[in-house]
Amino acid sequence: MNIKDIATLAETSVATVSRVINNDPRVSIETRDRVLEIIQNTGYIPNNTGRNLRTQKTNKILVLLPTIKNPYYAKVLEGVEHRAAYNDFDTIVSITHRDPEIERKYLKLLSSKQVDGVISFTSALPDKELDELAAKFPYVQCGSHAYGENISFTCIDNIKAAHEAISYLIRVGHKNIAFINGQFNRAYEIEREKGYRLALEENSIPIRTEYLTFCDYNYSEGYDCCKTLLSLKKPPTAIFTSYDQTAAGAAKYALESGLKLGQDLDIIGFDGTFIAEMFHPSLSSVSQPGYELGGISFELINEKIKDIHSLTKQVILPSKLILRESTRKLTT
Amino acid sequence: MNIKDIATLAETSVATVSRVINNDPRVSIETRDRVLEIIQNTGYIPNNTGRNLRTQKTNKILVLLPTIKNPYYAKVLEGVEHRAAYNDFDTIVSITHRDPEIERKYLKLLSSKQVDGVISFTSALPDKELDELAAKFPYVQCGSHAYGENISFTCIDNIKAAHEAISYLIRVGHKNIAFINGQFNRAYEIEREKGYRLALEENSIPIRTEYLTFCDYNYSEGYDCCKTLLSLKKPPTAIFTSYDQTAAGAAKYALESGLKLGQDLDIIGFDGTFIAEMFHPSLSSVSQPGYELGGISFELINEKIKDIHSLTKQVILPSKLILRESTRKLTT
DNA sequence: TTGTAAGCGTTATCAA
DNA sequence: TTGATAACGCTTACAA
Repeated sequence: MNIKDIATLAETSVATVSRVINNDPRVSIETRDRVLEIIQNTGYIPNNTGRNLRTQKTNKILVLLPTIKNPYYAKVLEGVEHRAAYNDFDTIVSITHRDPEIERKYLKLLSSKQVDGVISFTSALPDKELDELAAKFPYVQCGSHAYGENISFTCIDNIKAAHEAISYLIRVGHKNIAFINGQFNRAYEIEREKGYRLALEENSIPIRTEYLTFCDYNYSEGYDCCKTLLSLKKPPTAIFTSYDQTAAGAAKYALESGLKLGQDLDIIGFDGTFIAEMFHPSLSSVSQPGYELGGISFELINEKIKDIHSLTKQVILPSKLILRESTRKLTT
Repeated sequence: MNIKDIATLAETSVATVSRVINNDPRVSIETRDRVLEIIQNTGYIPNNTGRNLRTQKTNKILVLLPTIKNPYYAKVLEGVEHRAAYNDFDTIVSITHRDPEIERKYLKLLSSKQVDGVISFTSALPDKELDELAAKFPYVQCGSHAYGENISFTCIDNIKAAHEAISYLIRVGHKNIAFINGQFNRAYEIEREKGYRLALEENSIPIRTEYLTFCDYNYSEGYDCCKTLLSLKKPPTAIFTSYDQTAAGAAKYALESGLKLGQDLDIIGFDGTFIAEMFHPSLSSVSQPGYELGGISFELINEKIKDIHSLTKQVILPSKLILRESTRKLTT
């Protein structure tokens, strides 16, 4: 069943049927109704491949996620999808598992014209490769600073966000603050470490390299990291982590060791996901405006889809430190 | 840059270039090398839309998830992707948010020939509609029983799984066992309730309707449900839930109320995700073999893609009750 | 081993 | 307002 069949049944031409399908006003009401009825009765659905080939457009965007184990992405995806749907775009999601080869495979959907644009989170590819891609195809980054002339991106100010968290810990009396960062060496991680260092320096607290640890996005690695940290000669009294799940792992180890969070040990996670809220005791966390980041990502990609030479933009949104039971209160 | 350009540059025909691209042996080594060099130099990538239109195939499967907030799906997706990649298929994921309209929109990717098949989890559409779809297009279900002549599916035996969990709770001495089920009225939920009832009946424990509660996949609803249950005149001494996240919410409320899990109250969740393991104290859970379910889903869809009239199959895999700190031990 | 040409299902141009 | 037809980029009979 194709457009030709419909044309035959409606006793008209394929051109007219196409016009009806695409709401072209240059069709008489009678013809339109006749065609629509046939379409209704036959359950005909236009073949998008044919359409895409002809129009050189797909109205689909691809969202590349490193993993779907982090619920933070759920928020962002929702933002992307809503804005995309409003603009008549379908959202397709692929998981790279942080494997550069898988990532390249999915990025071929761009170059082989099966999606109009890509929104990517923490790529595993070199900045240069991405920038070259972005020069030719609509490609934007979400949640992390991108380096390249052609890559529009939106994220929070990660330096400031980490700085705020560490400053809070210092203000409530901590001097021995450890940082469990991500281990992927992406921009957002580097910036969070900068914020960490900055806050300590501002308060003349020497930086102890044994307090700077790294681990995968994974509760059990957070658990292990915390174990290592707490068995140091001078164990930290507060831990800041780059993910809520890592914070939960660290918290679990601390609790098992008989420590009381918000008393013996303070913990602050990152992302502001349900994990931090759900944990018992609830965990403080630096919250990212995921939904908004997603929506803006779509706007950025849409601009590049309309015109690949449009201005490359950076949109920075505010983060928010949410204090819960895992950190002691500020006494005024 | 298209196949014609390459043919011109390589001083040969498009047919030959096409043969080179598709590894057709009927090309001389010299021609092949010449063409490959041009392709390399120009960075040419075949346009998949043209290819798909011609071959009437896409080598893409769509995985429809109700949400990505449940980490159980991460395991399943991994299984699907690995098997798919091995068979040269790309995996595309879309989130329905349990909205039938969104689901129908994505299912149009099937009828409009943009994907070769769909693997769906807990659809929000009527069984009949799905079965009719599955008669025409490759459509399989994962993780839940499907009703329909044409829908192959793979899942665990949900009756048995729930029965096993409840039987354990009875064996360690419980008589007042509540069940926080999902609220979507899907097959797996109905079956788990059957398993729950069966275990109680076998032990001549009367079923109290106030112990049968329902909530969304959401920790805070689990929290609220637990609150309601524990404020009953005769509060349950054990709670079984249909999701780990709901179990965590229930556990959180219990802990906040000063109850000790595995002592004052036992909790068993479902799915066997990291959430259950990560929680403090760790939560017992009925684990599903997610990775395997994913792999089998792909095999099932692949069979239907090869031949839509191939036999409709059911593949049932075993589940496993994993006991952790949230349940008391069996004293022998 | 190579090339010509038809055709996949659309949309868009042009003429009527 | 309508219709005939070229074109999108590719694969594949069929012919050479």
